[in-house]
Amino acid sequence: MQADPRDERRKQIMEAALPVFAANGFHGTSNRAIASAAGIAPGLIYWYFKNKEDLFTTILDTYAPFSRIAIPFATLAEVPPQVVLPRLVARIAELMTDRRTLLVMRLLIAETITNPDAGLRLNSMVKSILDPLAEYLRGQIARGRLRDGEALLMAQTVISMTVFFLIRRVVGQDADLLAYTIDDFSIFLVATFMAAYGA
Amino acid sequence: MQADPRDERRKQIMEAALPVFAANGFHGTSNRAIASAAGIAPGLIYWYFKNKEDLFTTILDTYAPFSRIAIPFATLAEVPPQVVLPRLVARIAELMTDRRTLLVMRLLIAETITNPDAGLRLNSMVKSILDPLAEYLRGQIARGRLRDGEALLMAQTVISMTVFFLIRRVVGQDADLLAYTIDDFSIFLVATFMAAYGA
Amino acid sequence: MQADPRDERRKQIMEAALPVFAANGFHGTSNRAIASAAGIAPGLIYWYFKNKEDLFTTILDTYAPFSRIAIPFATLAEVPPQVVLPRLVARIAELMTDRRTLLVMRLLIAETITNPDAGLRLNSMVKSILDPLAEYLRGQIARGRLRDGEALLMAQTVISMTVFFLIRRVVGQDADLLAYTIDDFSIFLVATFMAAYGA
Amino acid sequence: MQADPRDERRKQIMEAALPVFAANGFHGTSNRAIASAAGIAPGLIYWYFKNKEDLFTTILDTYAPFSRIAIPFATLAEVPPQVVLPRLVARIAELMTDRRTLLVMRLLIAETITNPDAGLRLNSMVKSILDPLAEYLRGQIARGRLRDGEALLMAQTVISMTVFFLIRRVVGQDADLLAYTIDDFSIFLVATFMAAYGA
DNA sequence: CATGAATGAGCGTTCATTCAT
DNA sequence: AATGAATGAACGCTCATTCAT
Repeated sequence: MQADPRDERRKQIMEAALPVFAANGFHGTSNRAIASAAGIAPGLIYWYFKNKEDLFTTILDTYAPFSRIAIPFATLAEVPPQVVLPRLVARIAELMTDRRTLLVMRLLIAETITNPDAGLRLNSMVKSILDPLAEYLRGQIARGRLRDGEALLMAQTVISMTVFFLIRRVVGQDADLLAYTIDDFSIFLVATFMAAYGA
Repeated sequence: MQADPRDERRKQIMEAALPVFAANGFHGTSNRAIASAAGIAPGLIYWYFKNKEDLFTTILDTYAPFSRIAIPFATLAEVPPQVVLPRLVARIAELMTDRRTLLVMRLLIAETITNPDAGLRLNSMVKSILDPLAEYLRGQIARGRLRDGEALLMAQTVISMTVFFLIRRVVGQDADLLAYTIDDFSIFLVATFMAAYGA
Repeated sequence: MQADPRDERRKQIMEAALPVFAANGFHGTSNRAIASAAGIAPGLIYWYFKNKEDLFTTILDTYAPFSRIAIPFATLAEVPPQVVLPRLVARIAELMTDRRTLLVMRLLIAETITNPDAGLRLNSMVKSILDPLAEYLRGQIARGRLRDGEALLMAQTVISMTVFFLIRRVVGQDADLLAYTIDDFSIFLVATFMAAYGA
Repeated sequence: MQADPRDERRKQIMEAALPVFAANGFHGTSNRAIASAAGIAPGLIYWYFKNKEDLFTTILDTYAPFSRIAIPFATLAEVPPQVVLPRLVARIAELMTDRRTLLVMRLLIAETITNPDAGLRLNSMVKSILDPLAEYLRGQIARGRLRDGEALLMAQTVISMTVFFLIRRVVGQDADLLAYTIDDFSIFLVATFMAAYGA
């Protein structure tokens, strides 16, 4: 039950570094800034991480919501989209209000410009929702609940609408969108989806 | 009618600096690299710009594709969505394959992380397409071509699907999406849209 | 008769540190490297030595091959140079192929540059062979085996030739000199010496 | 006639750096120390040299007395050793009283321990005297002025005696050797050499 | 005694910025 | 206007040294 003190320190540094990286990017963040945010001496970072990049990628690996996004689509094969989609929206909304997830996503998006690795991570993050969802939709088509069509593009419709809405409403606090709750949006999404792709 | 030589030089520096900034980010770009790209001595930058940051924000202010995205929706009130939407997709695709626009957008997105100002700029860019489109859709509803509904969310459906597709296909060169052409997507979008919101 | 455990540890550290210092120099050797070579924690060095420099100079003081080079010339007064000189060459060669002696000599020579003290040490080391040898040669002159002359310069002839040969052959592994064995050289030295200075 | 100002600065830095390197070795010398010795800002070193190592090797290349040691043995084929050897001694003595030559040699000797490159330089320096001298001696053997024998070892006899004497007398200021002038030594060397190897 | 985490000064190097020319 | 040498602060990182345990 006792936490490994070495892991404690690593975590402390990573949690202090994440917002600094997110605010200034990788190159814009100095080790001294990280150390000061973590309340430690700069040299100590190197006791726990090989170098600045190791700290950075470890943060991404640890906090990037890759697998955590996944909905257990496999167990939902019999559940209709009218139930699954709101659950997916709720799950993504939940993740996008998590401070750390949001910071990592910001970071990934910003770093994509300079760092091909970040781009790959971002894309694989997107795929990790998109592909299982498309697979689920193919199952629904087979079950006759949806019209035959391009499941990948259907999945993209769902994800793009959801992410776009959440970014503008939750993250951007856009005035026009604050008129809609996440439930409002969920209902709108299901209506759009079923009208467009329902059997 | 004679171009101010001072402005000529400023433009020369900005155009040379833009791709360098876009490739390496603000922190990753040195004045020496900019000067070398512009074919001038590093010191000269300071004759035309207060400092590196001034050069950077001036570039964003100058090249951000605010209004250029706009479609003349006012003159299209009688044209049905089946015609207008593909035109919109084509216009956005055109912008997103324009080298300079893409570079500035990359920078804007990356800067959004660091600089709240850039976030506002980006949102106002999105609004400058979204609002006229929503207005057009309200007109179509009034004309009985679309079912009654939340025009702003309908507009978001269009824009989010389009931008998401283009980012993943054109910018990200995602392997799965290279199977679809922009025309394929246009057809899919219109079908989705009309089935979902058509009268 | 029991070895002081404190001295045991000191010796352990010094013996581990010597080859590391010899391979990388004082500045090129980190305490971490020494500790790791000695199989102890870095902090422990400071329990046995004031600091890195103290450890270094203690090593030099302890292992410098001052007196060990000495040949018992006093007992050889009746033995002719033809016998004594090869024995001297062999002794010096033996020392210069002893790993630890060589390491210390390397360090001493290198330190001579930085530290005037080391220069004195080195000179006194040279004198400790040169002076007894000159004294022996004076005896040989008195015995009529050698022509009258400057015994000190004669002694220097012997030592300089020997050391120069051994450094270039044994230490430097110079290709040209690998053609000659130490015995070859010994014969050459005696021939040169006796032809030059023999009665 | 006008000196290139760029070369002036390079020379200034190199001349300031040489004694600092010679006193502390490569690793023991900081760029700040060099800059301060040269009276410039640390960053400026990098305007004139790629990095610290480039500065270091450029100094060695520039000041190492490789070719400058060479005596024109080719033109001296007819001149007997009795004349040539004193000239050689004088030349080496001259070099070894040159401040810069001495510093470079110190540096090379000290660096040899850590830096194989320095060892190679040192050896090639030695060879650049030894080999032409051996060649000259072979010529003298052919001319019947010297007995047949190992020319390389004869040459080593000359060089080792000379260098050993000069280091102890001129560099080390050894008390015993101050009794002898360089001319004294020259006479002793010629006598030794001709008695040992003369025809 | 012994450990190894922690410190902070200092390293080689880069780079935004200034300034004499 | 324009150059490019020069500055010096700051960077990522290493390491001698200290110290709580």
